[in-house]
Amino acid sequence: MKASTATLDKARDEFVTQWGALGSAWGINRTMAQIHALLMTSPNPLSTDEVMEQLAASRGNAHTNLKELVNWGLVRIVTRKGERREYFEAEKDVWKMFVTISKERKRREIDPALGVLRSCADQTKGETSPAGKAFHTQMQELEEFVAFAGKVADVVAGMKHTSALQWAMRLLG
Amino acid sequence: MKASTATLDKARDEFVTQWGALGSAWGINRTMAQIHALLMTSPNPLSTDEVMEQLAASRGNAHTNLKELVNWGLVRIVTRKGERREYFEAEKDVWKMFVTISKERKRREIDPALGVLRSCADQTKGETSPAGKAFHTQMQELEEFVAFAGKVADVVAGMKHTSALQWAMRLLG
DNA sequence: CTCTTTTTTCAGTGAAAACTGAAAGCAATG
DNA sequence: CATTGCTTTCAGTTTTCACTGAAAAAAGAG
Repeated sequence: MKASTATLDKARDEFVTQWGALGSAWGINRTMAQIHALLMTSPNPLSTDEVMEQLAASRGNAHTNLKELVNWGLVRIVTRKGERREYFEAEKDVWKMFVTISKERKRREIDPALGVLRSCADQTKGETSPAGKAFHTQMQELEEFVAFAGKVADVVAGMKHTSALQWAMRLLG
Repeated sequence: MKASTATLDKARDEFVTQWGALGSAWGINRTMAQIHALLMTSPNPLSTDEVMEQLAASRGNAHTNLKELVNWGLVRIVTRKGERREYFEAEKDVWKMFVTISKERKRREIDPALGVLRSCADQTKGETSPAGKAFHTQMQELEEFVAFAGKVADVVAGMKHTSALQWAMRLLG
């Protein structure tokens, strides 16, 4: 691997580190966010060992988080012919990334929340006391809103890059 | 406090517990999410001691998270005249909640991310190697997207409940 | 100023999550 | 079927974060 300029290395390092920190603020573990940042800015796919080396992480840690990123659909495995080793490559198109994350968060967060709210609304359908009615209404309103958020996620997920941008321009222009 | 129906208590309990669990999946600590759920479904403002009792939490824990919710703008302090003690009351309007959360997450997550991306893009403005250019472009694209997300948050924050719903209907109808 | 009630802070503890490193598993190769 | 090269798993450890409880600070009340 040829030596890159010091500035580039420094910037990339900053990106990886800070992205990791930001990831923690979301509910994402630091290593996973760092690996993602690393792959997003890598000119070529990286092997587990290269990731381990660049982040000074253990094999187990690198492996688990790489596979988790693959599960999320943000990273894919590529193999070079005649080579046994797996390499990992991140989706670099920002809009595609966004769509993938939206889908996944919907599945993991919105759908379960809807379940809870439906169940709570359901259980209190028959309440007659003011408190009971208020609770029921509150659950319904939350359910309605969360369902709406889910629909937005679906619509977004169906958008192609170009149309999405046009839509955005109309919204904000 | 008068005895409520068992069904209502059960439903409310489920809501508080599950909301706490869901909160963890977001980057929100369990107690904070639970207190929020508790206050959202409470007919009247609650004191620190009442929160402590209902969630079996320590004073420090209850206190810290109540104040954190106040910081977020999701909960306000109310005082009864002639009483020294503070009571806490959650915003119950779902749309207002959403607007508050959007604003706050923008400030805490989008703005810092923008900072990182700008810095990284800036540092690599002058890169001439293919790798350097690719990195710079990647940072720019991310920055553009995150800035867009911020604008969306601003627009949403400015919407009134009614117009927001109309907008939503047009989007999904 | 002293007593009482409530809020706030914080050092110490505990639980949960992330991480390590080594062993086990698997697939290709001769 | 033994060997090599890589992947996967997991028991044990470290790190991080939430939480406790008690002490200190603040805010009335007399």
